Amino acid sequence: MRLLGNGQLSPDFDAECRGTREILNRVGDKWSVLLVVILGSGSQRFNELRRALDGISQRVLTSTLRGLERDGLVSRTVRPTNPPQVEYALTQLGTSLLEPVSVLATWAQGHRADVQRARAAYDRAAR
Amino acid sequence: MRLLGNGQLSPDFDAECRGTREILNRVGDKWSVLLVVILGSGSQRFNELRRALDGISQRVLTSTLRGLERDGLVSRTVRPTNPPQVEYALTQLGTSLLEPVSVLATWAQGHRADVQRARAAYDRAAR
DNA sequence: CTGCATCCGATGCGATACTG
DNA sequence: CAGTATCGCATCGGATGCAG
Repeated sequence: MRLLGNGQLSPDFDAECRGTREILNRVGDKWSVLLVVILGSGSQRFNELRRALDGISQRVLTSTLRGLERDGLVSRTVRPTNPPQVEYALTQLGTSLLEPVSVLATWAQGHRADVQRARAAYDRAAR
Repeated sequence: MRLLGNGQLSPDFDAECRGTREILNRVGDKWSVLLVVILGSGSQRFNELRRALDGISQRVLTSTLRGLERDGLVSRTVRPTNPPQVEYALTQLGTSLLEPVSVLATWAQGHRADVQRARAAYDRAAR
């Protein structure tokens, strides 16, 4: 995280950011992180995930899984049975994401009260 | 991060998540994290930030700052000069966010190549 | 300089219906 | 069971114009 002394961004910091952005987009979307966490406890099939997430639409679960798969975070293996069974699991890369995410989650849980208080104060003052 | 053995979410894990979600939303939006990082190197005024971010519209910069301020991550101090000067700075809470974020950023930079390779492979196979 | 108001296109997510 | 197709709505972010 290099910044120039004057607070401007250095040229290649900007380039790094574009890559980092993509990760933050994943982290920021509604279900990806939760999905990674759940898969962290073991591989699961499509409808197991659907039930575990409780509230996700099946269309979004599909596209979220596709996104994670495309990024190499989740693997998808089809077993040619009837009816078909599809197992989703974290890849090694996906597993390695578990730690940074949990650092952030820990921060969030540890400061949730602070944030809520700040919001309440802000909203009170705002009127 | 508690999961039941069967891979279901425990009841209050779900509750924690809603709080965590709000943080992840911040992290996920296009400019908040970058803004926090930049302010990490010292307080700055509105148009300094505008230039440092280079590409952000002023409408979005305003609303992003408001969001961060509301969450207690950033402080806003107006100096009654003419023309007005407004200084933005990280609060203590905002500063404490710097570390979890940099853990994630480090991961992102360290695995950017992996992700890009995975995407390329996926897209090649997809057709 | 530091905003707010307005418009507008792009994207995200949910609901529903249908399929191999 | 594990999807695809279609829709509609809400939110986000950019552009522009105006104001204290």
